[in-house]
Amino acid sequence: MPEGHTTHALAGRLDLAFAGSPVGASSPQGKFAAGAALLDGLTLVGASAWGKHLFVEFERERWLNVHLGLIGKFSVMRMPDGQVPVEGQVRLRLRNDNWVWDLRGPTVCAVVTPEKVQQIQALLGPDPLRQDADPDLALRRISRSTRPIAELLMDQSVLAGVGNVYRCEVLFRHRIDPFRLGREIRPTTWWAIWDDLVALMPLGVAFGQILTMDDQVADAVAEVANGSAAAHTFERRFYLYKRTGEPCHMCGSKIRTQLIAGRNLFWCGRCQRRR
DNA sequence: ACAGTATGGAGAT
DNA sequence: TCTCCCTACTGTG
Repeated sequence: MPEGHTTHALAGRLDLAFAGSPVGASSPQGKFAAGAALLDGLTLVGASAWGKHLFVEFERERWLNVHLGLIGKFSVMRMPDGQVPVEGQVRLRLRNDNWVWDLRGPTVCAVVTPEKVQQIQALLGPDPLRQDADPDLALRRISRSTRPIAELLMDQSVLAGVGNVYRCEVLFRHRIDPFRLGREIRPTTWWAIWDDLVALMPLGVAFGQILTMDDQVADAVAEVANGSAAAHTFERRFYLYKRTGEPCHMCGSKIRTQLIAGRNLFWCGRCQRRR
């Protein structure tokens, strides 16, 4: 389930599991053997995320950069002494006395220099989950663009961390026509989208799942306020995502779908007319 | 059991 | 624009 909420949650958990002490690194699959050897035994300084990119800093200015892509996944096991048999294609295994983290199927897994980290981050747009994010940067790109807003929201150089689910759902939440061009989007509309993502995505991090429907969002917010987050899973449902042909939550007309740049866009042609 | 699909994006062509 | 990554879940038989 890799949109930005996933990488941010992973960064936090990596810190808790490994930061401050040496980490064993290996590549059972062999494909990352050279990279793992560069990290093996080094102390992990800290982990962070920018959009869907995960950055893990080790000693000696060595950074691990992971991008899960569509099918990549970390399986996290709390196991003493790393006594976990390798199953399937494990690109990278990180371990210490308490934890085994197996990475499978990532799009990117590389050891990079601090300069390269800067370079990658410089190509990413603002991330609603980062304190240092500057949404003006995204607005400038959007308001100059002749590409549809649905496409811009998925462009990681415009806005980092949003994927197909948040994209579809946030456009619906604000009744925005997904085909409206960037330059037709009113600044106030962009601020509404941004503020909404800033509110929604931390819930995704806290609960480990994307929450966009108002009733669930309200419950999640209340639970966070109570300090009782994360022990709870919500029923997996959305306004639009993967609900082609079903009646729209608001107006009852059929939810539509269309392939845009290789990805399925879901929207309500009747509710979403704003710009 | 088996086929189809996907909450991305890199690299080849 | 196509293929790969090669997991995990869903729907069909």
